[in-house]
Amino acid sequence: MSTIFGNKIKTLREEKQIPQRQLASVLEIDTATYCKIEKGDRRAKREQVIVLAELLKVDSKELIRLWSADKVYDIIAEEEEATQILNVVAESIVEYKRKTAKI
Amino acid sequence: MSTIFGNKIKTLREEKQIPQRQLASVLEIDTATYCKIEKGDRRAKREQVIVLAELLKVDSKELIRLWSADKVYDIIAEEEEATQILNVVAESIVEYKRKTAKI
DNA sequence: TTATATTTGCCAAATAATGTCAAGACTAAA
DNA sequence: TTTAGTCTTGACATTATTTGGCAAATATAA
Repeated sequence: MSTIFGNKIKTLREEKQIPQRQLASVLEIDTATYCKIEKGDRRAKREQVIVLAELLKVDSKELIRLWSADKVYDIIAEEEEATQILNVVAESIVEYKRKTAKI
Repeated sequence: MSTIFGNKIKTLREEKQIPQRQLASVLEIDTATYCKIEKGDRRAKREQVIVLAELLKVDSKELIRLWSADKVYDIIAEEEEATQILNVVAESIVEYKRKTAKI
């Protein structure tokens, strides 16, 4: 699994010298589970990302962005034309915005 | 669920005037299931996409691209910063390529 | 060593996805 | 309006995937 998010929170945690145990406790999960989240073996839940942003004192939007990026990355990494896929999606978003703007 | 892929195969199928029943039969699924795939209520399996490309006589890469795009779209559509998420992913891909190129 | 922190493997529980059946809706022809 | 064919929907069972915890293993420090 992708580790864009995991690496980020690991770096932030180490900078602040907080043990995994402490974050895990606030999230009410096992340290093993927390460890897996950092390693990319488990996906954090969305609410957990928000809590982590508070604990690590970073913009939750940024963490959500990285957390989402991991999910997307895992889908397209296996595909040959990863970049083109992103283009298709980007176009669809533009298209969607164009349509809803008319309402 | 997103319908980038579903709309595409529906259009192709209608152009060729093939009933759902027929495609469903080749894919060995219920017509109800096939219908849902077109409607975006169910996701086709990867192998099914390949078979569909043959039946509808289009480049399988194109269909896989749209099929993947649906999956990505569903993940980021719920998020505020959808476009920025795509940027993060795109950068990660570039980064990955840069690293592996050195091997 | 001893204590603390992190990591891994394995299993059970929870969650999500897929497919089918049965019934309903729509369309076009008779 | 009936009939036949196609398409669609909802509810449900089945299957697959994801998640979390425990226990044990491995690091890291003191």
